[in-house]
Amino acid sequence: MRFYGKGKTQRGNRFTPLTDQEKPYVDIAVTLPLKETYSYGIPEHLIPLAEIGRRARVPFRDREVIGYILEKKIGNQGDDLKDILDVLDTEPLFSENLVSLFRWMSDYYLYPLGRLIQSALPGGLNVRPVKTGRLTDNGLSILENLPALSLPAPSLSRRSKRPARTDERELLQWVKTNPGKGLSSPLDLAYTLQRKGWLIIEERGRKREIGPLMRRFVRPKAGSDPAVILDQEGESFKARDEREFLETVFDSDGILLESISSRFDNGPYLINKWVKNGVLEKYDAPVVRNPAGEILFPSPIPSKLYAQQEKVLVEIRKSLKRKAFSTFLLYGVTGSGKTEIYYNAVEQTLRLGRQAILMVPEIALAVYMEGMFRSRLGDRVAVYHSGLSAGERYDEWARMARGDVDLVIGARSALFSPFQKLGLIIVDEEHDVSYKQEEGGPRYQARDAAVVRGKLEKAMVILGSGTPSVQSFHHGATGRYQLLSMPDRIEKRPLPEVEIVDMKTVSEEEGGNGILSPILKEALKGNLAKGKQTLLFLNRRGFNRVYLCRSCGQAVKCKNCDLGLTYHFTTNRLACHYCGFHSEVHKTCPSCGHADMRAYGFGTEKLEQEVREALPDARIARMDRDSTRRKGQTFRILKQFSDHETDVLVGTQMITKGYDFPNVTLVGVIAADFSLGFPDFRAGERTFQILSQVTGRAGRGEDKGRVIVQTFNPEHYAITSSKAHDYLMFFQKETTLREELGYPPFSYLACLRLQGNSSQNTADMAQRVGKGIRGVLEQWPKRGKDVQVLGPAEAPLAKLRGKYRWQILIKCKKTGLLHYFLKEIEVVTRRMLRRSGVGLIVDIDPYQML
DNA sequence: AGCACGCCGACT
DNA sequence: GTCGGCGTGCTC
Repeated sequence: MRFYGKGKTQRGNRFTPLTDQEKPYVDIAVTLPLKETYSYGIPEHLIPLAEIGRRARVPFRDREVIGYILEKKIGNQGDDLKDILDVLDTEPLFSENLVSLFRWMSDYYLYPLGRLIQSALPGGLNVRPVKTGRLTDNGLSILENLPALSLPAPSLSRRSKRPARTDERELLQWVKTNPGKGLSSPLDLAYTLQRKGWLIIEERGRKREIGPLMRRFVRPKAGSDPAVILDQEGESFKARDEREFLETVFDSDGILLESISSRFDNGPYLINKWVKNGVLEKYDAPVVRNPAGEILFPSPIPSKLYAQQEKVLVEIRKSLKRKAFSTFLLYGVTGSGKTEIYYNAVEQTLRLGRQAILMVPEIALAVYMEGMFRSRLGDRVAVYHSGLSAGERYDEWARMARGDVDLVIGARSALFSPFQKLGLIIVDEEHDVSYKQEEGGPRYQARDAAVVRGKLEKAMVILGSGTPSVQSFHHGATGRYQLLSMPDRIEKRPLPEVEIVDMKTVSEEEGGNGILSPILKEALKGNLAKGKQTLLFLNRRGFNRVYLCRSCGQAVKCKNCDLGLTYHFTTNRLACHYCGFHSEVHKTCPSCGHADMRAYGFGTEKLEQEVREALPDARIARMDRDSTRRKGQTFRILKQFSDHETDVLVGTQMITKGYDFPNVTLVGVIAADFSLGFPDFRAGERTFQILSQVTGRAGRGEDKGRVIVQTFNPEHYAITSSKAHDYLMFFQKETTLREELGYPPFSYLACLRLQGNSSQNTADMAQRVGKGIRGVLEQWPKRGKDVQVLGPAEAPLAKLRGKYRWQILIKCKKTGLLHYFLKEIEVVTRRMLRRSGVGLIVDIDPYQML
């Protein structure tokens, strides 16, 4: 195995005499999976246009690709270079400071620079070319004469209706019968045929529509008189709400189809009926954004500042004035007034002539914050999140780039806002896992990248949370971040009392498969009788299973990782999803010896059913991903609960977010163990966060709240410390454990995921890659022992969307060393995987290793 | 990614 | 002999 150097292409190491005609040239990141940037000359007429942040069309080998101009230089190498063909934008899409961020991210997250920029910019300006084939006359005659030779039955892929790997004749036939349709990769065969002169491959730009977000509406048709219709029909409406339905539509100047449809039980039927008989009509119209509501229930924010807020603001103001980089961790329990801090910090930033980004973990929160900031700052506020259409995103981006915006509120991608004078980045709910991009594209942690951007822009960064991530609080404790605390709830409302129910002591008959304990059942009844509302939280809706001992409550754990083993149906075995360790199913508990092992599994639906049985008279609703799939359902369920049309709301994570329901006096947590048993070293952290959040939902009104937590692990520190509302206690215990086991923040992780269509092939490649990586490690002079390679192991979700998945985990105490190692093995690994049909995804600082 | 170049086995 | 398989290198 060779020791690979930096791999940088050296330029300018050759002596060339200076000429008096030094020409400008540009460095460009092309939108191909390539690490390096490339330099291009600029034809005379494009010189004024070729500026940093614009896109350019460039020749690349024998192709043409789009790239981003990252640097404009003056030099004399102009003659060696190809020239750019065109500049695509009249305004820059990003500034020089962002180039540094892009470079850092590309390097840190091992993601091709051009692709990274592409994913950071608003979609819609990415025109993806589609390859189509056209038969030549030659090809046509070949097709006629080519015998239906050599091949078995044709195997056109049924799903895509595109040729899969296929024979020449088959491909020609397909092209003939599907003129203008896109060819699927791999294109080897098509290129071979092109070389033979039978086929011509053409590229066609497929423009994605950029325009306002269009939605379907319903309105009375011109000429139909509401009074007449309503009179005529009299009381004879068949459907119960028919009159109300018609009146609603007549009263509006057109109403959103999905909203009226979901408001009435038989909405779709009524709409169709009245459209058919010509009274109503459907039409399309542009909407501002995310129409179905997502309007939450913003509680008014007091303008008066409390002492703890003043204290924090003094620090923040002082730091803002310095206009230098600094990172603050704002630790403030729910209801301590963080939003007001954000507002004041933003205001101060604007007064200093700089701009601000406010990042929030989800769209609903963005909408909430927007309302609040817009009412105070006017229209120099932009929102930026995936709820906007491509066109709206582009518009907002352009406004920011033009300098028409001072504050942007948005999700992850708002991090890339093209501000010129960025002074402040706020990351609200910084512990939220949604800041980590987990699907497709670069897998970056937006909160961490925000700190880097702050550094590059000499801006201030505020990370805010009521339950800070262990990582951030660790940085706070070690002085890397400045820690600001707001320990009190504003109105000094007491935190609710938390009772723990030890489910080990609840017999199976009483506990109904461990779903509802008698105590919780009684509490539910009592609360209903008092006319109060209840939230029941269960963090699961599906198939997962924990394998644990009913006698001592221990989940079976992996020897190497101290993490819960997961029961696998197919193999009937227990496996560790980190290191590949696996064992037979234990008949007896490894820690206490009792033969009382069971796999548990139930979700919100079963819980809902059980609550209905226990409380036959209560109005019960369920909110999880299944019940909110239809648009507007989330809003509807929350609205009904808010209006007290529902007594009990059963749900997953979704119900734990910061909604304010003053009439909720009871919160039940059904199985705190579910999040504990997750095969993830952050299981404890996540459990603590969820419990703290859901606990905060109780007793937000006049009456004191009560929280009942059911668990098989009543003594687990994540549960006891959330019962005590004691973050520090949790943090100390958690960091002690992480340090012992060598997990972040005391080490750095990277996950290499290998996935392919063939089970055997993927497994083989994973083994080979594992060997290869270990080989590299052994060659390492002395630091080899600082890096640990775990796996390859089959991924917990061993097959996902038809792909078989394996993973290799790499662990290292120093981030620099880890990256040095990763870069080295990436080269080796990609080489090994080339053309193997197995893909590689590198995930740095992984969260979900599923 | 996508393409050329170059080195090996099995066929007109 | 050559066609076409795949491992390797390269794209300003």
